[in-house]
Amino acid sequence: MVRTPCCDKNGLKKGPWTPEEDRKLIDYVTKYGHWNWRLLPKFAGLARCGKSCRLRWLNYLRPDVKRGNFSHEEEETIVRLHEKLGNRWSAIAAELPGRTDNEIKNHWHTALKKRFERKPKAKRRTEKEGNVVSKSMERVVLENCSEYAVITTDAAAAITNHENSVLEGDDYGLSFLDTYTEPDVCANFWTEPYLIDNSYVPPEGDVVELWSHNDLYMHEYCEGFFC
DNA sequence: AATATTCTCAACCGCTCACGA
DNA sequence: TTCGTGAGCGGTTGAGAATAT
Repeated sequence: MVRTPCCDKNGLKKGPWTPEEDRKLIDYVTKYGHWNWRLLPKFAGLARCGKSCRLRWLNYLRPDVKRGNFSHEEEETIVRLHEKLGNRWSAIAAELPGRTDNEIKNHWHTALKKRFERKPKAKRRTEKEGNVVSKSMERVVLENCSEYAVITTDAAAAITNHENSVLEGDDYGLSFLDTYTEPDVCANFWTEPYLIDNSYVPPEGDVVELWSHNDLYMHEYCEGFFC
């Protein structure tokens, strides 16, 4: 199958759109719709390929597109769906009204990936090992990190279930999300994201309060999902 | 203040899919 | 069934902004 070039390489503009070009595209699509993206630029008086026009309209010019920072709820949704669907950005975008696949993809690569992509294989120090912090809290030691994070026992249990589920290949390990509810302790997670349990008094010489990148990630991974 | 490095995000590229002739 | 075409998707790029040194 021979592919026709998406645009005539001679004379078609590339690069950033000017306000004038935006205006022409908006005017045309508003009046006549996008009945054929390939032919549209010709009728709209634009020296652009149809593909470029389509992208510009869908990602920036259409009236229902939402701009600005992602809310925490949106970020949670993206992470959850990415776990489930992988890099199917358009499918993820379908769950976030007003957000485009391109925007979500960019946000993932620039912000969320760093926080959520490395799945923690948490090794827990259990009560048996004499390292329980308090009745309701449990310390978690990340495999690749010498410092500790403090999370709730329930959250730790949820992660265990998650890991087991992943190993068993069921439901991408996300089934626990449906049933798990975190106590109020994390209600203010997004506003006070790195709050540490002050009730915990570390043993002398212990290393606890160093919230490394991994710790922060762990904290967000554990609690960000469940709030 | 100047320069280097890193980050962000708009836009492009190339591929696949769906559909019609 | 095969081929041509348009639309859509995901990966990648690169310019400008922000931050670090």
